[in-house]
Amino acid sequence: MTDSSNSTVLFRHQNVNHCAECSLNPICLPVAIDPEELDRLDAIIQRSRPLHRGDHLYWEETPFEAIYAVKAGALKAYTTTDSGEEQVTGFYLAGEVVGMDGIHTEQHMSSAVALETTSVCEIPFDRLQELTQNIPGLQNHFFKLMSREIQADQQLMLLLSKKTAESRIASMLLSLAERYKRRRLSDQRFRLPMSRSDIGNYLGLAVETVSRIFTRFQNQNILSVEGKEVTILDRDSLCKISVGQDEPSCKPARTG
Amino acid sequence: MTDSSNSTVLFRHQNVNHCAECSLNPICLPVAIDPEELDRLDAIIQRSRPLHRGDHLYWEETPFEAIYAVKAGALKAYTTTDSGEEQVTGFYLAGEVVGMDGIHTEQHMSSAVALETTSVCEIPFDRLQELTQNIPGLQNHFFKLMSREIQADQQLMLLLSKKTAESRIASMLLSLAERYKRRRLSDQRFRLPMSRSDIGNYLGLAVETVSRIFTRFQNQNILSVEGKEVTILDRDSLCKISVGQDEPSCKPARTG
DNA sequence: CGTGATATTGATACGCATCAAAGGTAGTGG
DNA sequence: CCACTACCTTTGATGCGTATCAATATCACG
Repeated sequence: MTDSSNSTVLFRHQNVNHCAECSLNPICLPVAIDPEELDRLDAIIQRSRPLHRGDHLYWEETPFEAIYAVKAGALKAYTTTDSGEEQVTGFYLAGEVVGMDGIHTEQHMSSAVALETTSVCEIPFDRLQELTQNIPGLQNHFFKLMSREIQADQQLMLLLSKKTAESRIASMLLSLAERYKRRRLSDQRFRLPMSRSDIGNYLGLAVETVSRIFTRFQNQNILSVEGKEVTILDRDSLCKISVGQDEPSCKPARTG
Repeated sequence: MTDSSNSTVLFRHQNVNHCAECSLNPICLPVAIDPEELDRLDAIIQRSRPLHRGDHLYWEETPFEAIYAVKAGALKAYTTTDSGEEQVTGFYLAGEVVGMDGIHTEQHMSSAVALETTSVCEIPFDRLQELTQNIPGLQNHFFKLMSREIQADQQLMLLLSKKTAESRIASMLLSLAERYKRRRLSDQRFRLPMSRSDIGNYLGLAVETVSRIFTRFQNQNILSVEGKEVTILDRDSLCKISVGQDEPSCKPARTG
């Protein structure tokens, strides 16, 4: 859990870091919402001190109380399978919202851990619900957020159920590129916040396979990889590999 | 699309098939909702004549207008991949709600087709939104529905990303059993509404593999299979196979 | 600067896809 | 009602892709 005890109050009184001034506003809140309503939303959001790499935002099977908007950094969500191994279910970058799988059981179905120094806005769910009840655009926004999560998951299922190791990794890289682009960062050169082992776990591949394919892509001049820094040199090839064919042109992954 | 032209009116005036009397009510609407509110929900629901096997409820890339509660029968959701193949993303049985992945793009991200004679309640989304705005319990219910979908998808991702063919099929059978149980039907003996090929597509396996594993399970006296009729003879073994180990006891899949 | 985690690379084994063919089932029309 | 066809299911033989095991190289952190 995040230790929000006193830092929260600090932030509130400084009058900084509010939704109205947040640079992620257009990503996290693309809603026509009038200033007074924004203030009301803003008022319920808790801001805590940043999490460090390895700190948990929440743990599996603890009571669900809030959802979280990632302000900076990156999180990894994972569950522990019955057989005891960790299974990565998703990565959440700045501008994305995490924790929505806990709503229906009122209990988190996964744990979320910081992959690097990460700060989040905590949005208490009961208070959010009161608010969405009165602000139509906001209710719709959260319906859409959840819908997008559903769609992203189904996209990934699609990826996992059919494709080869190469196309899985290609797809994941394209998805990350797209998400960085949304934040107006480079979609050609970026840093992977997660380890090779996390990637493998997430995509259902052995670490060794991930590594091999990174070098293979490098030899084919599709990527340039330096540790966690990745540069996409040949986006077209990556697209072709990700769809498993070479005829159709590649649509941007995970748009919207 | 379903041809709802006149049958809708018919149903409405007959005062039958309404939510209040629907046997799926406790599954599809487990909400404390007062009778007057229920009437208002009821009033927006369209009821159309049943779909036959192969009829589509909606098509990918058509405008999203409604979500659907399955009253009877079963649906298959699928997308067409960039390379042109069908990819099954889910099965929806009676008491389940389908179509929620279209909310955020306002366009269906998958097609839904009847696997057998199927009837659904159509719930126009714009009118539902007005309603949820005023009925707190209902908004929460739909948040929960969507959250469950997210969790179910993540459960499946988990399954697809790690496990062997045997454990995938075991997991799927347990999931189906659980869902039949929810409807107070037998969780030991049931009919698979989908073909082997659908199962394989869904689980990322070749048809032949699905078939082989069904016979393997039969030889091990774990299942009895007669075409689409399946009897689970040894649930414990199935659980052990689904988690990939033999120590831990098996928790029911997809509860809640 | 050392120590454990992380990443790469190679050799081998195995699970599942694929190809091929035969049996079974359901729906159609004469 | 039966015959016919098209699809679905099962079973067998073979090959490929990726996991696994093993060893070394590199990185991160105290």
